[in-house]
Amino acid sequence: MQTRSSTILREYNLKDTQSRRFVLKALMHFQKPASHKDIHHWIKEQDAATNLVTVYRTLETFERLGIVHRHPSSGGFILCSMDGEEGHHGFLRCEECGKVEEFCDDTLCHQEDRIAKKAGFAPKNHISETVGLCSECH
Amino acid sequence: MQTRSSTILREYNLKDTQSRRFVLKALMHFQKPASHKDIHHWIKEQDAATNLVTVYRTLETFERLGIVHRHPSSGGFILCSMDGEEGHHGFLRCEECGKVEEFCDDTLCHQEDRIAKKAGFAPKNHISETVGLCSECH
DNA sequence: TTTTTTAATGAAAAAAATTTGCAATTAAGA
DNA sequence: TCTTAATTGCAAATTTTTTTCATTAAAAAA
Repeated sequence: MQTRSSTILREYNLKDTQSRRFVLKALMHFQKPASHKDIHHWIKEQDAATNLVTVYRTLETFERLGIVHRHPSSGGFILCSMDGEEGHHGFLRCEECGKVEEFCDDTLCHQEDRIAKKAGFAPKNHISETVGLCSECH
Repeated sequence: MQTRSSTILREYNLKDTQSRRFVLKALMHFQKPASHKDIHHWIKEQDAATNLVTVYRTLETFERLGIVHRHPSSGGFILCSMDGEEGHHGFLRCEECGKVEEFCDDTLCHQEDRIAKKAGFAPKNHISETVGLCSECH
């Protein structure tokens, strides 16, 4: 049987190792930006041993391939939920529980292009974050 | 005579010290996000001595007061060019020369609120960044 | 202007985060 | 199963950030 983690790894032509599966599981578990340390701790709690250095290297690889994103304001990692990695990345972050959702919105994208052009910029891609309270927290 | 740096410091009721003036000058000089180290180096080059620790402390103070912002993708500091610190912060970044301009756009702000609400979020404030090429670089 | 008070700074050291080198291990394909 | 190349762990080096405390400098009072 294939875990979701293995499927992702295969999809990106990465060796299907325990460490990588656990990093992915950690990211699925935290639904909010997680640091190297967060992820390392969580893996330990699952009674699996993975070196912190490996977590660093794994996240570096994942980031390079676009499997994870760094969340702009916290610097933490989140599992990328979008298909195309170019274009617009939007984040909604709950300041109460920390949860982060990703979204994609064309209108917003065009709006931002328009603003950029007005300022003489040739826009390529966008990142935006809205901070507030999620449905469960207000 | 009052330098621009002194004016800013007075405006925020901060002691007008050489270190703080130099940190502000450095930020005015770099028109792009600068790290603690960048700023410390630049000050040294001006033949002024300021401890790196002081740069850390100064930037911490400035950030808390909203005099500087951390640029979302690079983590560097830029001098805040907006009046109100709440609401929307938009950045335009040139991927060629690194220059960052800040902007504020109400339509974009509303747009982002709309998206947040659709997802059940109560929005508070926004940050957005558009990466591309500035007028001089394309 | 001089004195007093309080905040800011520098220097050294500690703590935390990140990177590197290399030997041992493990996954994937022959 | 065997071979190969990539991945991992471990130790140590580097780099970044924070802390402590004595000294200095700015602002306000006298």
